[in-house]
Amino acid sequence: MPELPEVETVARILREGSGPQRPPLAGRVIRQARVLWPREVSGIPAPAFVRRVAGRRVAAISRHGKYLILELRGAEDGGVADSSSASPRQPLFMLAHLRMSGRLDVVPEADAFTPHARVVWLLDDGWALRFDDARKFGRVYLTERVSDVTGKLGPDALSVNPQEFAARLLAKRGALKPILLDQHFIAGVGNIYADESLFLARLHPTRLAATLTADDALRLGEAVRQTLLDGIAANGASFDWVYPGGNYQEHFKVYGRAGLPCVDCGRPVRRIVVGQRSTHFCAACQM
DNA sequence: GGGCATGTTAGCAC
DNA sequence: TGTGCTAACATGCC
Repeated sequence: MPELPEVETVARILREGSGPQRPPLAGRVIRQARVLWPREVSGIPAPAFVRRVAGRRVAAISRHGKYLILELRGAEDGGVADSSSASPRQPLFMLAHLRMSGRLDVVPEADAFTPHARVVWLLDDGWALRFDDARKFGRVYLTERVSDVTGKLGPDALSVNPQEFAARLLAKRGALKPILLDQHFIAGVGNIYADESLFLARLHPTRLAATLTADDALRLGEAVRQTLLDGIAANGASFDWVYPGGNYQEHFKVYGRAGLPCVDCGRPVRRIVVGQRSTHFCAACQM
């Protein structure tokens, strides 16, 4: 389910909770972690991962691009002491990337071990944090420096302002669609929001960045920002069996609408493949 | 059974 | 160095 608006929605739910069936994760203490699919834990052996998160409290939840960032602190305030680390007060950061089918939910401990549960963190008061991931592409990281994981990414697609976006874009040479999907350019845009942003900006997905005017580039920067904000306002999009959540899919103008009339001109939306990704656009409206 | 899928990355060619 | 293509990762739905 993972593009920036969906990940932002997950971060908000983990911070604030979502009704009595989903209390907040923020502030809770991890009693114990269980790694059910070790390949999902990256950069650290699973036993060390389990040892190092035990007794830590989730102090803050943030996001960069499509990465969720959980700040873990020693739980001196009533939690179990962290006996494995030389300096238990030093914050640790646990990052998660949902890739294609990952989900991260606080659930009752009794419901934690679903068939596709890959990592489960047992919390206080009978709750658990569950990383469920049918396709096993998702990843969980543990590090003392967030930049070890996110250092090569571009600026977060919502933090970058349209002027900065335009300047970066005008320095590129390739086609617009692959540039938007390149997480080293800006972090957070995926296939759906790339197509929707290009439609909003009236720019063709295979248009070369080098042919854009400064005004074109600025318009695309504003379109990306607006599309992501619209997605967040709808709590993200729901993706069939993978992610029931928001309702942004009801607002798609081109994505998944091949053959249907363009909402602006009525001509059929076209689907092509660009950089191995399915790409939807209106040939009359986007140039 | 074939085709498709929201993502990322290594390897390779130019 | 930048760009772009292919394959791979692994599974489930239509």
